[in-house]
Order: sequence, then C-alpha cells, then structure tokens
Amino acid sequence: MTPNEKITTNGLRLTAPRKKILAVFSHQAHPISFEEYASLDTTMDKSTFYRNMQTFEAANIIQGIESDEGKRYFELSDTIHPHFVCQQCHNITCLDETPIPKLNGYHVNSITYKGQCPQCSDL
Amino acid sequence: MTPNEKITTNGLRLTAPRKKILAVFSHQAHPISFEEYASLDTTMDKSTFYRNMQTFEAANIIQGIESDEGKRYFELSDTIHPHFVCQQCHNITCLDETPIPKLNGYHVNSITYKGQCPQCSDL
DNA sequence: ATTCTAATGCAACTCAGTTGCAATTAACCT
DNA sequence: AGGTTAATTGCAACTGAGTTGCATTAGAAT
Repeated sequence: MTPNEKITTNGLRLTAPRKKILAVFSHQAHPISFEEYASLDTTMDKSTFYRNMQTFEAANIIQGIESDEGKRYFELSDTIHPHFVCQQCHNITCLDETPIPKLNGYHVNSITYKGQCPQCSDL
Repeated sequence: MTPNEKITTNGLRLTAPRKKILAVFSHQAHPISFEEYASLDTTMDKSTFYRNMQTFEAANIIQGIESDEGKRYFELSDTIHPHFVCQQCHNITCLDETPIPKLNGYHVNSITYKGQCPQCSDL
C-alpha cells in the first residue's frame, strides 16, 4: 500500500503535512519523537504533528511507544516487532527478529522490553 | 527484608515520608501513579514523592512503568513480573504467572505488553 | 465554480514531573 | 544527652511534552 493509499483508504484527506509525515517516517529505522521529527522537517507544526499521530494511530498507520523518559516515540506500524528501551542510554531498538509471545485472553498489540542494551551492559 | 531495612541498607535515612511510602505501596496489587498514591496518603508532598521514587528506583526498591497516557506508575520491585497496559480502559494488570523471556545480549529488567485486556476484547 | 467540512497553524493552555531554596531532622560524634 | 552536619523535606515556581480553541485554509464532493 502506498503512503497516499494508506491515507485515503481510511477516509482521510490527502494533505501536504500528512504526505510529508509518512514520507519522513518511511525513512526511519527506529521510532522517533516529535523533537527528532522536527529536526527532519523543520516546518511541521507541533499541533498538526500530534493530531496526525492520534489520527494515524486510530487508523493503524502509525504506532506510538512510551520511552522511559515520559516521551512518546512513533513509527510506521507496517512491521510489528518488539522494542527495547535502554534505561541507561535511553535508545530505543527495534527487535526485528524477536517474536511477540501470545497471552491467553489478551489481544496483544505490542511489547516493550526495558533494561540495559548490549553496549551499556558491557561497560 | 523489612521496609525499614530496605531503606537503611541502601545508606538512606529513615524518614517519616519514606516509611509511609513503603507502607502504602506494600498494600497495592497494581502499580499506582502519584495521583492514586495521593488519594491514599493525602498529606504527601508531590516533590517528596517523586524524589523518593527516583531514589527508590536507583536503590531497586521500587520500579516505574510508563502507561499509554504518558504517566508513570510505580510498584515495589520485590516481585518481578510483566505488565499489561490496556489501550482501551487504560488499566495496568500484573501478569504474575507469565515468565519474562530472555534476550541475547540484553539485560532485561521488565516487559510491558500493550493491547486490549480480556474485558475490553469481549465488547 | 460553489459549497461544505476536515484539517491546518498559531497562540494559549494543561498538568505530570522537576528544581531552587530555606527550614527541618536523622544520624553521627564526642 | 546536646551539638554539628549533611541529607531530606515542603513549598512555590518552573519546565516542557502534549492538548485545545479558534479563525483561516484547502481537500473533496456536488
């Protein structure tokens, strides 16, 4: 599905900010915060960004995850995978090869591990 | 280890707020936010609470987890177990029987599942 | 082309969590 | 036991991620 199709098939209007947002996210290998997004698209308005994050989350186009520093990070939700949040360096890693365990009775959308990443464990 | 020992073995001073905090947390079956804590201990100061959460997290006495609403929840860290955050009703459930999977190279301290809990899935 | 309504952009706001600092007090030492 | 000192408290002021109100803009449908 093309970025434009993702937008229109959900009954959403095809606007310039939305196309830009999906274009920027398609180049990311990790979830990013608004702060990081803004450094890649300096003209984006904060409200427009956050409102579209809510819209895209509801439409299952984008997925948000909470860092250990009380900030939200976002990424495209077309590849579902666990994340690792390092409590020392605060980086968020995608665990692309790690399966998501099932839980009886629960509908699991995502998993987040917290701890020390390999770099920080070695020190 | 008694609550008082938890405090003193870490070189921390045995103060009234700290004893109260550990007493209140010892009665909780779920992680709680400051808002919930404050309803159980109406005289606790916000700064004192948050500063002690940092101190207790560093001393491994208390563990914090991030809700999907950008708030921190806290619980005693003597029973390590995964948590489930419901994205619909926003309740945080302790998954006491669920094991914490290992991850090669990473030091895992906690796991959080997100999705819909059984109650919200049934609707 | 016109209309209608969703979406944008700006400024003002909210509120969880933090920080500065003076007052307090736990722990240590004769 | 009383005095000293540094950790801790409690209050008020601050911070900053995220939200909201509202007038303006611009998709999309007729």
